[in-house]
This record gives sequence, structure tokens and C-alpha cells, in this order.
Amino acid sequence: MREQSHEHTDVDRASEETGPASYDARSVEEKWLPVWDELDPFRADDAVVLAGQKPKRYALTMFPYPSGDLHMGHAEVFALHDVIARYWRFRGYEVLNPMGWDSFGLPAENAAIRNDEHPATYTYGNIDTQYSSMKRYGVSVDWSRRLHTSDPEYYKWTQWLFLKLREQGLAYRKNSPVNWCPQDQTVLANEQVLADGTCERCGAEVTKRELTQWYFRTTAYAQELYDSLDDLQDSWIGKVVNAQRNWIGRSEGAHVTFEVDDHDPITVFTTRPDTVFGTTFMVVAVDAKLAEELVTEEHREAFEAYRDEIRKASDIDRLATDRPKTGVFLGVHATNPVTGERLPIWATDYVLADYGTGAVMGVPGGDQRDWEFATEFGLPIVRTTEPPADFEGEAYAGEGPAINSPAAGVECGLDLNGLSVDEAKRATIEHLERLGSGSGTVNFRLRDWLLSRQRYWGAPIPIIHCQACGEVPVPVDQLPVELPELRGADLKPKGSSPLGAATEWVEVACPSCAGPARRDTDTMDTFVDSSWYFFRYLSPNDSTQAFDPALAQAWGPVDLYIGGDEHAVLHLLYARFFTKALRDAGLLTWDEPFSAYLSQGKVINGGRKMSKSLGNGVSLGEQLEAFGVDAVRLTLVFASPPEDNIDWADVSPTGAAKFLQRAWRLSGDVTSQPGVDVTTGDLALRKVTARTVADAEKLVESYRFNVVVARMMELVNATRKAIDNPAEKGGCGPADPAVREATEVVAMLLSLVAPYTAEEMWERLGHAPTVAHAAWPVVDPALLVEDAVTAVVQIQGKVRARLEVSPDISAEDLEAAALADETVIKAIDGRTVRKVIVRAPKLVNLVVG
RNA sequence: GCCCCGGUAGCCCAACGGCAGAGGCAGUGGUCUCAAACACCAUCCAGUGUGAGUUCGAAUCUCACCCGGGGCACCA
Repeated sequence: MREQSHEHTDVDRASEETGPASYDARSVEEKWLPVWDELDPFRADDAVVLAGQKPKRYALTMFPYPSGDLHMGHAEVFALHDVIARYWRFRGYEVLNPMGWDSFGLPAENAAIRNDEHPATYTYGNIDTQYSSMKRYGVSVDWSRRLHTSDPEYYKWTQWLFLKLREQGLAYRKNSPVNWCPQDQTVLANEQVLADGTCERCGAEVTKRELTQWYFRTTAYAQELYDSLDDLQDSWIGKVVNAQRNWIGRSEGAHVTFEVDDHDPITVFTTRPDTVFGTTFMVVAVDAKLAEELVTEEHREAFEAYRDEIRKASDIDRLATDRPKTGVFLGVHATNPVTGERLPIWATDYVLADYGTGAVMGVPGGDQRDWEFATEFGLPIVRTTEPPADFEGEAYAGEGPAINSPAAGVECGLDLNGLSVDEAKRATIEHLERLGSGSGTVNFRLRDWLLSRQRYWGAPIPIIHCQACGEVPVPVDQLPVELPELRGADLKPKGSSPLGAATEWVEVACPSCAGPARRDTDTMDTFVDSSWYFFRYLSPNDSTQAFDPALAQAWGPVDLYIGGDEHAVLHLLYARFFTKALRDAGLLTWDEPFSAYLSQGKVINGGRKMSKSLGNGVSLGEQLEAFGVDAVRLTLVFASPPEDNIDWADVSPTGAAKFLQRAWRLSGDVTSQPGVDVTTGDLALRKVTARTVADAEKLVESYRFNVVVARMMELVNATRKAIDNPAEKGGCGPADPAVREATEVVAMLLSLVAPYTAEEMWERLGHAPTVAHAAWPVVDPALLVEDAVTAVVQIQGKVRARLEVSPDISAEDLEAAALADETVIKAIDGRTVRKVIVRAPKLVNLVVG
């Protein structure tokens, strides 16, 4: 592309009469940017929406973290997102399309330590860079709503919301074993530890520490967070709904209470209450307090030795499922509430302290883990479900009739024998409820969200700890609690928050009793900042409230959210939690923040993720330089469906640039004047145009943006042919009004993806800027009707002939025509026609023989 | 192990249960050119992962399996 520029002048000179053969992407970009700034066509008008003058659409894309300049991934999501935002404007919606920066976070802090500076230097420097790039990228954003989560004006409200949630009992402090990242020197939420036990952010192996930390009570909404996934099933991309379901991990079952000798009873959670007859022992988590309370003096030494050994093992080892079961007997017995049998109680590490009640009834006949444990320690095994005859495994957890429930000769008031698993579960729960020894219940895997962090560059937790009054919230009129000025070496992680070193900042008078007190020195997880930013966009400059509930009512919820899969559980779950909490605080009326969610695939190169070590990185800046903004955007949108990965090695920005030139050239060929009566234009081309618009509407609305681009290409090809071909070959020449109509539609459609080229075309077509304000074409339904359609005649389902028929042909006529056709008669070859299926006007299928 | 999603031409991808091909990339042949690039025209290429089933008819629906991607996982 660049090489062209030195020849450009020759081309211009040579083609003065026919117009230039190509345009220069760079100069077109420079030409239109200031014009758009002047026209400001993307400002979202609150008044219009509040008054209900226009229907609204809220388009949201995950705001970037300011690390360096934008990369290919950003380019993709912004390009996809802009298609829908621009389309909605064309369709008459008042569109809110805001942008900001998720600007708290560790990279800035680490850079500050490295370079002996303040994190703000890195942060705001990168924001400036990214802002310039985004402007050039031509996204249709309302920049007046720009926000940065690290601005005190923003995090004041993050702090306010923290206090609001605390008032609702949704933020609390507790001491517990927590995930600790030794690399980042801070605690992490469960969601931020990957399945392999490493830190989601930096990849270091996460360890455990016992610490007092702040939590959001996400579990209070576990049921609702799970249930409302049903409503999102169709409008969210399936894999994200699935990931959230798995993460929340709902399981139905029962609590069963077992009396214990000389001790409080133990309650366990089980999904298989029907197997209670097969319980031959009890197991409690070795690291739970319960184990320590239960163990007898006689067994204490052995227990403690076992426990210490387990504590030394890493989580990675503990999580391995293939090692032999271990445990120690605690010296006490429980009583089976149904049979009265006495059951030994053991401690083990295969039971988790923080799931369910930290204790389990051991049913070796029905649970493989219990089977292994029983085998290891010589405990009895009783089957309570009859396995199929060919069953060869050990524990049997499948369907089948209940047996040994109770065992022959036992009378206990409950008989499950012969019942199916479901029937037996229900009967057992009813029986337990009668006995007062249990009840049906639902358990969740989801844990509370650990939100405090021992790092500097985040929103300080607005709590003051007073020896006399305890936790005291910072009064609202004293918000924000601004970060003290720390820089460079002051920020070095040392296992506790750097804020602790800012003595003057930390030591304050208690707001309640005025006695000596200390500020909380932890900052909030940056996922807190991003859990509500889409509300702040509604009132970005409001200094009196986080957001205006009336505007939330008018604009919310977000109509389409586009972002990366890496946030499938993290950010999306947190934002859903915040929305429900804010609803219950009376600030919102709706339940879910994002009506539709689309995830964008990754941009990879040569089949591998781009990385410095592989040396396969593709620089967005270089691509833009080489091909222009529009060609890069078009490449990214056209390459594949939005959610699929794009391999840069498989795509062709050169091809995209060629197409743009082809499209643009049309606008120079049109010779009719703006406003010409298109109804007199060439019918064949008009039909293609109408069909394209109708299809494009459906395709954009179902987010199949790559197919929309293919349709644009077809329309460009058809228009080119109409201009160039003589009448006898179906052409109509450049003066035909249909050519203008088609080219204007190309400009409008193209503006969804390639705004500069489209704007340039629009101008050459004799219109004032901006094409974004152009009137979307109204499709005349008459133009969508085909004059003649090709009906296929199948014999035994195989196509044997084609007939040109009228689109409104009757079934009888079509059948007659098919049977009269010579090719058909030949293909039937004298056989009997046994059955005729007619789908007028497209198909006839003959069954012969 | 459980749960989602996918598998169509050399490649990226289209196809209301009804003609497997819309579009693009790459390839091939041509027009233009002194030559090349650009542009334009033409053209080659698969029977839809495998096996059954439903149906007049299956890429599409059902089941099983194979392969790839993702989520959860000693979660009772």
C-alpha cells in the first residue's frame, strides 16, 4: 500500500477525466477526523431518552486497561462493537456508546517501582496514547462521558458503593485461609486463581495464608445469580452461561444430621440422601475446626501429626485425585439417624473444609472416593443401589432400584427397596424431616468475593478502625478517601499494604468518638471498580451521586455487551452481583446488567497466541500504517464470526484494502444527481440493493457481522457490473438512478465498518457529512419478490431437473409442470410415481419405483 | 469424570429440514503493459469428522463414537 503513494500522482494525472483510481487512506483519515469532531455526531442525548422521544440502545464494550498502546485485540472488539452502535443510530435509536479506562491495577504500580515514579505517570501517559489511537480508529463514541476508574471523582463513588453494600450486610470482614500470590504480594479471590492453582494475573503458584480480609457476600445471591442465567440463555453466548453455571455450582440434595457421642451433632450435605442406609463411616475435613473439636485425647497426637503433614503439602498435591486416600480415626462415633447404627468418625483431606459443612457421610457403595477410603482402612461396604448386571466398577452411582434399604430383617420405619433413585431420595428426605434429622436443601460451590488487596494503586477501603468503636465507615462527606502520595520504592510489596507506611495518612481521629484510630490500609480489588462503571457512564460528571437512578431507568440495562472470554466468570459475575445488590438498595429496578452478551475471539498469529517469546506479535500500529484504519477494521470484522479466533496469518488486509478501493470507485462513477427519483432505476439492480438491505438488517441484528460484509461485497460486485456491462449483458450504465441508489447503500453499510471510506464516498456522491446521519433506506417489499424462481425437481431426493416458474405458482400447477418436463419423464424412466411432495414454488420431489 | 461449543474446498468462512457455495484468501488461465505492479475477466477445487436412525428428502433433527476448543472437578 505504501509503495503506491509515490505513483499516486501519476495515476491522478493520467485519470483527470475519469477521476482518480484510488484514494490514500492516511489523507482521508486526516481529512475527516476534524470534521467529525466538529459535528460531534455520536453524543448521546439524555433528554431525548428521558422524554421517551426515541427508543434507546446502550452499547457497551469492556473498557481497556491502559497498558501501553492499543493492540489487535482492542482493535477487534472496537470494530465489532462499532458495527452495532452505528447500525442502531441508523435505525433511529438514541444510542449510548461510552468509553473509559479501567485504570487502577498492578502493572502501573510495578512500573512505578521500576522507574521510581508515581503509578499515575504510567497510567495517564498510556491513557493519552490509547485515547489518540482510539480517536484515529474512528469509533463512534460519545467522548463527553469518558471516565477513568483511578480518578478520585470516580473512586469516591466506588467507596460510596462499598459502604452502601456494607450497610446491606453485603460487605464484611472475616479471618480465613485465603489465596496468596507470592509474586504480586497480595491476596486473591477464588475467581482469580486458575484451575491449575496459579494466579490469573501473573501465573505464579498461589499459596494459602490465614488472614483477616474484606469480602462481598456474593453467596447471598448464589441462587438468583444461578436462576437468572435461564433468562440469559438465549441472549448471552452459550459458553459464558455454561461457565457461570459451573462456577456457581448449584447442587440439590439434603442436610442430614448425625448424633455424636458426647458431642454436638454433625450435619452433612449429600446429593444422595437415598444412600443413607449405605453409610458405614463419617469423614470430616482434617483442616476444619470440627475435626479438632471431635478428636479424643487418646487420638489427638496421631490427628495432629496427620494434620501437620497435610498442611505442609501444597494445594497442587492435595488436588491430585489419583493418590491414595489418607486419614485418621478420631476416636468418636456418630449414630445413623435412620438405622441407629454406630459409625466411626474419621478425619481426612479429601473432604473440603469450606464446601458444604466440611463433613460427609461415608457411603463407599455409592461414592468412589468413599470406596477408596473404606478399602484403604478396612471399613465395611454396603450397596444401596442395584448396579446393572454388566457393571464392573467399584462404587456404583448410577440409576437403579434401591437395595439393602433397609437390609433384610431391619425395621426402621423407612423402606426404599425397589424404588428408583429419585423416588428414594424424596422418600428419604420426607422421612428425615419427620424425624427432625434432616431436610432437602441446595448447596452452592460459589464462595464470597475476597475484595481487599495489599497493594497501593486501587481505591482505599473507606473504613476507620477504632479501638473503642471498632469498624467505623468514613462519613460520606469525607469521601473520597484519597490515596496518599507514594512513589517508587515506597510501593515495594512487603506482604502488607504500602498504605500502612503513610503514617500521617493512616493515623486519624475516629469519626465516631474522635479517639485515636487507623485507616484501613488495604485497597479494593480492581474488579470492584469495573463492576459498576457502566452505571457511571450515565452520570459521568455528577458530583452528588454515583449515578442518577432516573437515567439508569431510562438507559439501562445494557443492550449489548461485547468483551473477552477471560472475563466469563470474573467481571461478568461480579457486575451481575453488583447490579442485584444495587437493585436491592433501591437504586435500580432491573435485575441483570447486560441483556445480551457477545464474546469476541482472540487475534492470534500462525496458530499461536501472539507473544514476545514466540516473536509472532502483530503490531496494530504497523498494520494501521500499512493498510489504513478502514482496511484493518474490515479485515477484523470480515475474518470470522465475532466469537471465533482470528488468525492473522489467515486473513488479508490487502484484500480488504482492495475491496474498499472497489467500493470507493463506484462513488466516482455515479453520474446522476443526489435526490434523483430512484424508482425509475434499473429493476434488477434495485432488487439486489433491496435484498442486501433487508438481509443486512437481519444479519447485523443477529451479530453475524462477517456475513454482512460478504453481502456488501456482493452489492459492490453487482453495482460494478451494472455500470460496466452493456444493456444486452444486463448492465444499465453509470447514469441509471439504481446505480446511485446502490452506491449510497454501499456507503451506508460500509460506514458500519469502514467509516472513513464511507464518508469519502458519501461526499463524492454529493452529500454533506456525515454519512452517520444519512437516512437508512426503507425497503420496498415489492422489490424483494422474485419474478421467477428456479424450482428443482427431485427424484428420490436427488435433483434431476430445474424449472423456471412464477413465484406464486400453485402446488397443482407446479406438479403438473414437473411431470410434463421432458428431463423428468426421462428420469422417471417408465417407473410408477408413488408419491409426490410439492413445496411450491421451490421444489417437487417424486418417489418412484 | 461431569457440563458447554465446534468439525463444510488448500485456507478463512456461508447455506428457513429442500439445488452443498454467498463472500474472501491462495492457485490457474487470460485482458491491459515494453515488462511488472494495480485493475479487470474467466476458472479449478469439497459432498459436509465417523457410524447408525428419523424423513419423500439431512451439513441442518436424534443417538453413539472420534477429533479440536472451553468451563468445572476428591464440591460429597
